[in-house]
Amino acid sequence: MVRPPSGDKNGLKRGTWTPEEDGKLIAYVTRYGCWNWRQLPKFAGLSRCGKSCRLRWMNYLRPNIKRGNYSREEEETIIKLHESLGNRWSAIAAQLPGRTDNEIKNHWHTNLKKGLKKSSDVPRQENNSSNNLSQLEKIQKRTDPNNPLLYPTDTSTEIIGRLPSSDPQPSSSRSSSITTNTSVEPTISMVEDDNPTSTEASAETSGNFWTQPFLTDNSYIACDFLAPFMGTEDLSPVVDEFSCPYGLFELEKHGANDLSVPLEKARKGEKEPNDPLLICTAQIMDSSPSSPQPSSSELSSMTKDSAVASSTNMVADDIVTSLEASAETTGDFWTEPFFDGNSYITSDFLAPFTDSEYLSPAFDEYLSGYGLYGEYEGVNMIN
DNA sequence: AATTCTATCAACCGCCAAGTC
DNA sequence: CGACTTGGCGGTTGATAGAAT
Repeated sequence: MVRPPSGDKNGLKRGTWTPEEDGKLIAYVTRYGCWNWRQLPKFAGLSRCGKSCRLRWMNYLRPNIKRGNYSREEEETIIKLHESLGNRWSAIAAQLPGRTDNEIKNHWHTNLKKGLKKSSDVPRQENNSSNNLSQLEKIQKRTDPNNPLLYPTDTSTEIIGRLPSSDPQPSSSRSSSITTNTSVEPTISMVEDDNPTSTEASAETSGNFWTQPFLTDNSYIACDFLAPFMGTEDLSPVVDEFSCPYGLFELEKHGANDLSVPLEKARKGEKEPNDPLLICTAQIMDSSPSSPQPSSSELSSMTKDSAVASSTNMVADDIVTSLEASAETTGDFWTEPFFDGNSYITSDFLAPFTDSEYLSPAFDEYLSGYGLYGEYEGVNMIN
């Protein structure tokens, strides 16, 4: 089912992604964003081509991806859209939040197409809803989310790689107490979609990695998830920013601060060896070329304009206001110092960047031009 | 128990469009 | 305007788990 690592091509690794590689990619993209897929593997410390990184992120690692367990509504939508759109999988995927074109394509070829073919092969057979329903039920039975073989309950293992889990599951008592106490409330109320679908709701209760609230005793998930922010940044606005897309807010209130302890233990080798992902993550963070920055020569070749230009390429046009354009023309935008009391400068200073891009190398370079390094917290506060 | 067949899906490949130089 | 780069898309492959023989 999974391709093993195959031969190198031009010195680039191919085949199945390892947990270490996933960790590096997650750590880098969540911190710096995907500012250039081709360059990204170099800075992320990956021996992969940019295309492979992009694919891995888009189809597997990025937040809010639903896996398996297609609802009846989703399958009906796919069938309906395929009738009108044909094999335009990305267009179909656009109508199904959380589903990737690749996964929909696979699901179509492996499940839905056969079902449709069968029903068209037997035209006399009543093509009514109950018939379709049984087909769908058959499919859903095959993709039973409770089937541990198909969908391990520890979905973090799947997201991060496919390490044989040593069972660092959240205890059921803990889970139930968490899900029934108030700590869940802000998470649910603050996620982008205020009306999560039944599938999402079920994913939450079934322990979906991306929607599950932090559990203090779930060091396996949490430490890895927080790996890019270990240390003092745990409680910074950056972590909030990082956690927002995952539906996770106000981490400090849910014990996120406790998480540095087990990771620190793993770093020191104090953690039991039966927690492979935790140790692996510690290694990734320690060996930290996982997030290397451009070299000084590379930085010097990257002018402020080009850095910002590359960033603005990623920004929606409507964000660039006439005010900014005017500021750019006059030059004030680039030369004014960056200080707390100057709200015009601060908002416009930050305007070329979206929230996620505050963590990009381009933004680091942008700040460094003003002698500002690692001022994310300050930037966020001022902004 | 061993072998063969089938289903699954992550990953790769080649092509294309848009943007940049 | 053409060459080049980059991101995105759809078709296809191939290893493996599980089912069937």
